[in-house]
Amino acid sequence: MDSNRSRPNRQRSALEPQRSRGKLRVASLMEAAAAVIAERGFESATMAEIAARAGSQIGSLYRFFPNKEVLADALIQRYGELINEAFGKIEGRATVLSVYELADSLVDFLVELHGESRAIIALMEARSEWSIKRAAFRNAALHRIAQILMRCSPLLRPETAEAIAVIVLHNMKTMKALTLEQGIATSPGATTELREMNRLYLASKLSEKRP
Amino acid sequence: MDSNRSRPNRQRSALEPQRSRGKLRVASLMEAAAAVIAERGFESATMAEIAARAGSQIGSLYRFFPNKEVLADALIQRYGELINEAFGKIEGRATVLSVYELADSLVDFLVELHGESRAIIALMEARSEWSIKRAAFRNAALHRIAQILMRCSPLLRPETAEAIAVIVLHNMKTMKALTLEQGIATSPGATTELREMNRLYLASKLSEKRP
Amino acid sequence: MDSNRSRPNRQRSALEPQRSRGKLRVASLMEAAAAVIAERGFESATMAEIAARAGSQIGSLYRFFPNKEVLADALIQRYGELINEAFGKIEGRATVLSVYELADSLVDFLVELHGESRAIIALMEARSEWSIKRAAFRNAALHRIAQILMRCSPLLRPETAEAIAVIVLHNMKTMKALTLEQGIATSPGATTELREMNRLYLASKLSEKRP
Amino acid sequence: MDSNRSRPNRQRSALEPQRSRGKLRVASLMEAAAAVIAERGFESATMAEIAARAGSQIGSLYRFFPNKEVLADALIQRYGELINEAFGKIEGRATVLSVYELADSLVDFLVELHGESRAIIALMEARSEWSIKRAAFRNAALHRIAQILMRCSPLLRPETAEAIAVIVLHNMKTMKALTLEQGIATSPGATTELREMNRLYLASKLSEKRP
DNA sequence: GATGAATGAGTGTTCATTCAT
DNA sequence: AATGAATGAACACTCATTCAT
Repeated sequence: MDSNRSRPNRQRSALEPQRSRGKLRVASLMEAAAAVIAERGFESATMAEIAARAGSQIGSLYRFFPNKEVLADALIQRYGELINEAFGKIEGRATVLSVYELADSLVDFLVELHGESRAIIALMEARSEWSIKRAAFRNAALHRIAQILMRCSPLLRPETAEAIAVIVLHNMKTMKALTLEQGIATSPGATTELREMNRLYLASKLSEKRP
Repeated sequence: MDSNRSRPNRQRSALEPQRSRGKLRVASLMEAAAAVIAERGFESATMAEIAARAGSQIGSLYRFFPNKEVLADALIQRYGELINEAFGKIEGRATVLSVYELADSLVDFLVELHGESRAIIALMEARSEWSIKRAAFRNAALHRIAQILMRCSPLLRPETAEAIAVIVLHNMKTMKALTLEQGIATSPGATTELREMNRLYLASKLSEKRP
Repeated sequence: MDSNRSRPNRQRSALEPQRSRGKLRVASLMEAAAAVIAERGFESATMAEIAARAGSQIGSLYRFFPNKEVLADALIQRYGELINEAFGKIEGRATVLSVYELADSLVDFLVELHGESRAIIALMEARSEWSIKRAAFRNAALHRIAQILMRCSPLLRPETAEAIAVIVLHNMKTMKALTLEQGIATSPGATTELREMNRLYLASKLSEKRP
Repeated sequence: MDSNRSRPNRQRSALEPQRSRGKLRVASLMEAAAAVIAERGFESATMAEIAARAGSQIGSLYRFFPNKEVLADALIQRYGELINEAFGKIEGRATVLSVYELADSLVDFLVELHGESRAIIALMEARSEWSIKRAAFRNAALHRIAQILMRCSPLLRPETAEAIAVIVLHNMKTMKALTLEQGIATSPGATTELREMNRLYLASKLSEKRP
């Protein structure tokens, strides 16, 4: 069954707190949410644990985030902003980077974004029917990647760029997953291999179209 | 009634049905489980829904699978057997296939395996601490892939083969995911791109070492 | 939804209610628990019936007592406090009472303690492996009794006092049981007989050692 | 709730098996039942475990004992016969035993009856509303004890004898309980003390009335 | 606005009992 | 007669969400 166990409040947006007290609280709430979701996954994360880890009470949590879904959306949105910035930096340097450097920047992108990235992956893995925002997030990321690719290699057709972006995004996630489970099970050379594959691939797609 | 109510039955394996009636039921139960888990993910899949979808009663489900974990393990094991067979076929032809053909056989591997594959992916995505069997499954797949690679390119060092296998397995999963969400969101060229990346990568890793 | 569903909350102590509303509820919950357990025994008592009898919802019960075991422990602990007080009174008068009076005070001890005593006996009869608190309760009672005996008869060796205490405690429980089933089956003279046996026994153990 | 979970078969008596095969099976079933009930208590003992421990199938168990209650009754009845015999022996020697010897014979009675005695105690401790047979068993034991006492001390009034019997029966159970938990928690001198109390008591009740 | 108590449907699991083969 | 599969109500426990203070 899905998570809307009972009497869900369908009001869609997180309350904007007016005072800095409230802003602090919201920040610690979101941090806690990210941590708990990263540890347990979206479904297993409980609102009670999130509140407790933030040193708040369940009532406070619900004051700012009227339900779990909204909380997830807020997390995604915040992360989206971070990601946008980070993509912006890469995009700015797209023309001065070698193809290999660009490939590496992309594949290490999620890894270098510390903080809540694990939570976001957990969120994106959760059943995607749940939130349109999740799909939007994915599409935004895809677009940014495509744009970077096209800036690097202007002759690329947009549809091709999108298709490549899908692959690159997958590689990014794989790299993140690999570094998360590092030392546990995976052979240590895997990240090197992934980086190599990604370089090879992007080189073949971008170099030829480069001016 | 008694306090054992709360200790789940830790008996570790699924009951082998003794009668044809039971065998049929077990089959339909596993099919239903695969369907429900594929739809909702492991955690959201409820035992009640699985039983209902199999046209059984909850008690019947628990007769054969003493808990949800065992049910998941059984699914994984059965799928593991299918996969083993299929890997066997590829391995047999490893020396006669071109590198590109081999690369394509591998990326398309999961896609061509119909049946419960989606459920199995959902299962593997579920927190992996949960079951040793899950890790074992992954390792087995990794080994098979590494062996195929080494058969194709005998000079490959085993550790390198394992590292490549990790990447190839990820590509296989990505391909499966791509075909599952086909038409929903992803640009249609993505599968072509993935196939291309995989070819490029394996060609670079295998060709040079080929006798 | 998540697999944690089946692992019971192992948090070991009852929540202390913070508001007067909660305190009232906890009191009525414990009262109801005592009643239901007294009627049906620990295992047959259901959390649902306890909640219902307290006019609460199952969720409220679990808010304060995270599992059945903790509820039982809380009952035992509360009763333990009552018992401690009562033992204190007897101990204070141990030196001024005649042996017969002391003997009678002890056998009638549990009988005179009304309230949840029946539930507590049911609890103590439940498999004792279940809770260390249960064993601790028993040992505490034994110690108190032994101390009373030694105060009354200072030359008694501690080990002997402990051994006598075991017997006296059994007599106390027997008396309680006898009065509970009074009129149902037992011959009415039994309580008189028990009192007599207990007097005889304690007189023989204590008198000779009296200063 | 009580144990009649669903569609109980109210037919009251255990089927008498005609062939020795059947008798053997019934015997092993009862033995298994006694063992499991002794270990877990009546409520926690499951019909499935009983069948399994007897090397039978649940269906076989239900063939001979149409429900759990009947099984318990059969156990009690069989034990009643054993007890009757044993009481008979004591009764036969009542006039030649010293009072102390008689007291010891009685208090050690249950202890010396090995086998299922623990199961029977578990059964008798189970809520007594459940079976009239259980009350009957208790009354029979009480009667036998009273008779022994009266044979030993013929001037005893029957009502007094019954009242004493109640006490003696409790002592018997206490002794059994003490030996069962021996070494676990109880001070080792307790059994000696119990024996002494019982002697003292019976000596005072019987000696004076002896011819 | 913060707190924490209340709600109750839902979840995994058990087990006495029945019944078809 | 024996086997083992089927039934389903009951149980302990969880958690998103609401609400009174």
